[in-house]
Amino acid sequence: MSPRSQQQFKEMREEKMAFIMDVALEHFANEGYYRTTVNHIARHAGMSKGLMYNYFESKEALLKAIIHKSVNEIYKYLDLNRDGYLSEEEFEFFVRKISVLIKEKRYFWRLLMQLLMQNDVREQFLKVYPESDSLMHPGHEPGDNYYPLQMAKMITDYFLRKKERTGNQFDSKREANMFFITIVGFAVKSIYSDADDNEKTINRIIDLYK
Amino acid sequence: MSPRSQQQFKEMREEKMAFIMDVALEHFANEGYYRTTVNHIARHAGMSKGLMYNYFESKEALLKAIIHKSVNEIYKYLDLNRDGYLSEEEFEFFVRKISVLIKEKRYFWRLLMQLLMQNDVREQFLKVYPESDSLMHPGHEPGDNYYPLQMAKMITDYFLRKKERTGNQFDSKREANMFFITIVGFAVKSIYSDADDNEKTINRIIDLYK
Amino acid sequence: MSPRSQQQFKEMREEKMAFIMDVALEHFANEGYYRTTVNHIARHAGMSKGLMYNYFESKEALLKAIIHKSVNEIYKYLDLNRDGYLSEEEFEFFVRKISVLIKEKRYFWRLLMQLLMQNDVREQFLKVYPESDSLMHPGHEPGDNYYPLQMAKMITDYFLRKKERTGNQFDSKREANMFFITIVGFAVKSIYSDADDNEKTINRIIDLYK
Amino acid sequence: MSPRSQQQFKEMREEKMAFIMDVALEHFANEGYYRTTVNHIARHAGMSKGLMYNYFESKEALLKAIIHKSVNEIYKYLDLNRDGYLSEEEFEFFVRKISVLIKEKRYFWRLLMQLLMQNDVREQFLKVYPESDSLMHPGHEPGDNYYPLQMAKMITDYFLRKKERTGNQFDSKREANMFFITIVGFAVKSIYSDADDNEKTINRIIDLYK
DNA sequence: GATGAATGAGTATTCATTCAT
DNA sequence: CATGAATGAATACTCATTCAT
Repeated sequence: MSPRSQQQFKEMREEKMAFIMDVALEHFANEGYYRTTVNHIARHAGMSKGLMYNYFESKEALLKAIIHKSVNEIYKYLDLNRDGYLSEEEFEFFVRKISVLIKEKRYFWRLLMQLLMQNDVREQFLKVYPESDSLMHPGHEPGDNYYPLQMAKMITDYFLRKKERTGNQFDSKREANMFFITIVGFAVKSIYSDADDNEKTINRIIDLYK
Repeated sequence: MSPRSQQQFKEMREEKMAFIMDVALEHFANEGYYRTTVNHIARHAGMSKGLMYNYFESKEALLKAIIHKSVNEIYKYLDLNRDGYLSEEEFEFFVRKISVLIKEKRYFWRLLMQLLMQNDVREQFLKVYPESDSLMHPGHEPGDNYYPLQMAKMITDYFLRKKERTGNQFDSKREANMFFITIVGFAVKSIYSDADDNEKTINRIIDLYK
Repeated sequence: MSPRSQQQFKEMREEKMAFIMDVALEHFANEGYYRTTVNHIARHAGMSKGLMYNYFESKEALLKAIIHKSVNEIYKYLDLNRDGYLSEEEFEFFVRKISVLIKEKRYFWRLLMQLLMQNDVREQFLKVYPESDSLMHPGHEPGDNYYPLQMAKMITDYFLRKKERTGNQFDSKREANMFFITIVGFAVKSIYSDADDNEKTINRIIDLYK
Repeated sequence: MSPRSQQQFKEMREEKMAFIMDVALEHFANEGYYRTTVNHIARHAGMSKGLMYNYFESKEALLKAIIHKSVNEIYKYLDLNRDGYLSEEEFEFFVRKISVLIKEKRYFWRLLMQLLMQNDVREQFLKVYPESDSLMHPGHEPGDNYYPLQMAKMITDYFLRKKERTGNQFDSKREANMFFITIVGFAVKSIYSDADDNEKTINRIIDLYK
């Protein structure tokens, strides 16, 4: 009634939504989106189906909310909205951050992998988050600043500058690409196992690409 | 007397099964196993649902047949049943083979990725193909010959020998691991796009790890 | 071509049909008509489905042929087409015959029981073999000769005459009824188990009702 | 808060389940289990297919629930958990009870007969209700008390005692058997028709075997 | 807000029957 | 005569979503 309780209601609602999303994500990741039933999520979230539909208007809306939230968290975490310039130190810092991110968002990455392997889902996803794709297709030329401060560009630029540092025989595009696939491979492996040698691997990646 | 010989029937049957498996794999990979309906597969294979069940006793049996066949083809293609020893030349050859394999079995890899991300499916898979996992968990010590001539071991051994060639500061386990994740990342990327720079990437991988 | 071979063909055909019917009856009885597939029967009869349809135009036709044949055999075996009069000796003989009949046609009785329990099947059956029902509904008055020489009547008459022999307090209708249900109960039991004491039971039945 | 209490939900659920079971039993008995479709049951119960699966997880589960419930009701009705001793008066009472039971559970007996004629179903049934079989295979020796207070034993014992009353020429095993098959025959007949002479028949049975 | 009963469109699967060879 | 490939209608079962309470 009072503005205070309105606010409180809103917060409670958001907390509950976040909780549902966490529960759902775990099941989507472990059992797959299509095999996970709404009933199952509701039961594990300790509520009825009906109530779940009070928070999310459909199973798909729930999925989208999860993706949206996770992508946002990732973007925020990576703190891309800066000058788009990576110094060598920042590069190392950036890679270590990614490593932490992969570990902490493991369920989300699992889910995302499953979904992105599917052509139509992937197309849908790229419409909403076009920049994400460029993670795997670097190679924008300098001057191409459609998503100017985005990750892909930052990385590409980093390797362009590295070329200048290192001299001619260095192929910056290829190195950016190599770096990306190494990160992807590292991610896939980490998604499963908390291997204690992940630290060593990250050090080596930095060693190779910094 | 019989209008068609047993042999003829058998051959026709096998051809048709292979055809169905191809059609199904494409749809499983593109739309996901759970979203692909048996109806859909049948229609695209130009036959009735009923007939499909003449060839495969269930949707799951079809999936398993596809996986089985693909894994076998991969194993055969990689020709692992040799001495388990990789010379430097063989290593390069091996990497190039893998690259071709990824390109040609693209649909299968897509499907496999989706499935293996799901915990229970993955456990099921590992029961049937235990050695496959070791691809991503190298690090067997010399003398550990549980899957003596398998890929993981071959690779690990290769890097052990490389250590001898290169001297102390070389961490063979870590390098085997790095090599693996690079290959995995390369695979994930290739699964999508026939980028013309895959060749360059492979050359660089050989350059780095041979 | 020649009349002789025509004849031979016909005989072979009939033998084959009888064989199929035997195989089918066994499965119908053991697994139920609806659960037994045409495929199953064909396979167990050592032939293809297609060929079975050469002999019987449908699964139902096969069932009907089996019932028809079995009923005929039973009627023939019981040799009802006589004077409709049962002496005491003939009564005993008749009961012993029934006992043998139950044992030898066990599968058929099993099948029949299953089917007759179903209302619509039963009605269908009664249209085709109206007299069979009277087995369980004796009580036709003398003079009622709708199925004059049939079993039910023979039995009823037997107990009517027995009343005359025995005196007033004997209720012939009730005794005919008692005799019938005893036979039915005996049948149900025999259908399952070849108990060695069946002989004893039959003796006792004769003892009680002769 | 909840518009309906847990208790209310539970009661409604149980009522509805009982109702579905009644409807289903009628159809299973009249048309046979395999020919009765879930759709058909649902329509006659005035609900959607989907809802039926809310109550029973499968058609087979529904069948099992029906059997379970009916068997329990029968056992309860027959009140076997007493001293296992039948006086002459109790014997008469017992037989009359059975007669009522048969009339009231007609549908169930019809269904059971159909099912038990099928070998595999019967085996399954005997695993769950082993004692039921002994109804038709009396003849346990005194001292054999595997199902000590069960019906079969009670009956057998009754006839053993009757032998003592009556003298040597009386074969107690055979008489128990005769009694059983008479009851079975009576049951089979009653299952169909409410003949008004059932009362007379029961009187005669008591007369003969008490 | 909260529940779970209820729906119905959809999905895998079965099987009698037909038919080209 | 003989085969089994092929069909399609039917059937059990699932599940996202709605709704009365």
